[in-house]
Amino acid sequence: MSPYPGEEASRPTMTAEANRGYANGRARQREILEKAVALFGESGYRGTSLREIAARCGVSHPGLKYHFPTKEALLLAVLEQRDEDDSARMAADDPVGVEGLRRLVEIAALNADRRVVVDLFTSLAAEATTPDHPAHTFFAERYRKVIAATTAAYEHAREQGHLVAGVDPATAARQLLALMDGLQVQWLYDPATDMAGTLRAHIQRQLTVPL
Amino acid sequence: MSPYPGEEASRPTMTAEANRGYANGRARQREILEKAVALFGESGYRGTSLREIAARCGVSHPGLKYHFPTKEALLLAVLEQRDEDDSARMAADDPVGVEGLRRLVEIAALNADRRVVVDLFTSLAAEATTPDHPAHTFFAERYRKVIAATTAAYEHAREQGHLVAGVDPATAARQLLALMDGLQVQWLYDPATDMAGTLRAHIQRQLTVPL
DNA sequence: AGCAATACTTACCACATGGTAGAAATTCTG
DNA sequence: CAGAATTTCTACCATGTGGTAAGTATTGCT
Repeated sequence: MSPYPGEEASRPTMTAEANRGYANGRARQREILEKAVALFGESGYRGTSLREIAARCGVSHPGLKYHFPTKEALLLAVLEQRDEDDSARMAADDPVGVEGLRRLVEIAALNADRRVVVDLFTSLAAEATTPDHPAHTFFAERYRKVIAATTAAYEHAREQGHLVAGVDPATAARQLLALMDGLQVQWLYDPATDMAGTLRAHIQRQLTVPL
Repeated sequence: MSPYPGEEASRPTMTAEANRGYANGRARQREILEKAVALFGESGYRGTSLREIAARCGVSHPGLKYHFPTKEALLLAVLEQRDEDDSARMAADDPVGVEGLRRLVEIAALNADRRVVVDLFTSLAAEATTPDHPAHTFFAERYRKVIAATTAAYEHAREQGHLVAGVDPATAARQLLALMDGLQVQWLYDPATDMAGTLRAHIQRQLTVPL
C-alpha cells in the first residue's frame, strides 16, 4: 500500500512521524527528490517525464509512483522541500534591516554554486504563471511572502536611518527581488554574470551605510 | 508542395518575395503565428501542441504543418516575427543616452497591455536556458545584443554628464534588463504590479536629470 | 522461522504527441 | 473554362505520456 498521503499513524512502532517506512525507502525518496529537482530545472515540469526521473534513480516508473503517487504530488514535494531549505537559510533567524538585505546578497552568491536550484526556480516560476499550473499558488504565495519580508527589511533600515532619502521600501523590495530573478536568468545564459556583485551594487546605492 | 523554406522564387508572377502563395494562405500564416504566440506564452513551447494551435485557427494539424513544417520552425518564426516587431519599436531610430532609457520604460508601459507577448518571452526565456532548446541561441544572442545596446545608452548618458557618479554602464545595463525581466514575472503573478513606475524609479536614481 | 509492512517489477491501458502519405478542395492564371 | 499552383483534409504511424493492476522481492519485527 502506498504511504501517501500518510495521515493516520498506527503501524509498527509509531515513533516519529518523520521516519515512516524503512530506511531504504526514505533514502529512495530523497534520491527521487534530488533527481526531480535537477530534471524539473533542466526541462521544466511539463518537459520532464516520470520515466526519466525514475530512470535516473535506477527505478521503474511505477517504482517512483509508489513514493509519489502523482506527478503533481512530486512537484509539490520538490517545491516544499526546497522552500524549507531556503527558509532555513533566509528567514530562520529573522534577518531585519540592512542585515536582511545582506543576507539576500549572500544567497545570490551561494546560488552561483547551485545551478540546479536556480534552474528549478526560474523554470517553474515562469511556467507557473497560468493559474491552472499546479505550482501556481505556490509561487504566487511565495512572491507575496518574500516581497513582504523584504519590504519589512527596508522599513527597518529606514527606521535606523540607513536608507537614502526617497527610497520607498515597498518599491525597493519589488525592485530587489525582480533584479534577483532577472539576474538568475542572465546568469543561466552567461555564467560569467556576477549575480552577487550586481545585486550588491544596486543595494548599496540605496543605503547610507556600507553593506 | 510546401512553400517552406522557400528559397528559390520562380513560380507564377514572382513579384515581391514577401507575398508568395495566395492571399488566403498568407492570412492563415499570420493567424497561426498569432495563435502560436498566445499558446506558447500560456503553456510554453513544450507544453503546447500543434493540434491545439491548429484547432484555434480552425484548421487540422497537418493543415498547420503545411505552413510551418515543424514545431521548431513555427517557434523560430514566432520569435523572429516578435523580434522584428520589438526592434522596430526600440532600436529603429537608434535611441541613445537618456532617451534610450526612457524608451525602455515606454516599452514596459506598453507591455502592460500585451500580456501575451510578456507571457511569451518570460516563458520561453526561462525554458530555453538549456543549450539544446531550439530557442536557446535566439535568447542568448538577444541578451547579448540588448545588454550591449543598453550599455551604450548608459555610456552616452555618462558622456553627457547625465549619470550619477559611481554608476558603471555595463553593470547598470545588466541591472536594468534583469529588473525588467523580473518585474514582468511579478506582473504576471500580480497584475497590480507597476512595471513602468518601478522601472522609472530605478533609473531615476542613477540620473542627474529627470527622466 | 513466520509474518506483515514496505518497496519494488512487469505488463498493461487510454490517450496525446509530432510527423507523414495521399487524396480532395480551393484559388488563381491563361 | 481548363490546368496548374496552392491550400487543406482524412487516415495513418511510431513513440511517449501519466496512470493502473497484480504479482514479486525485500525488510524489519516478534
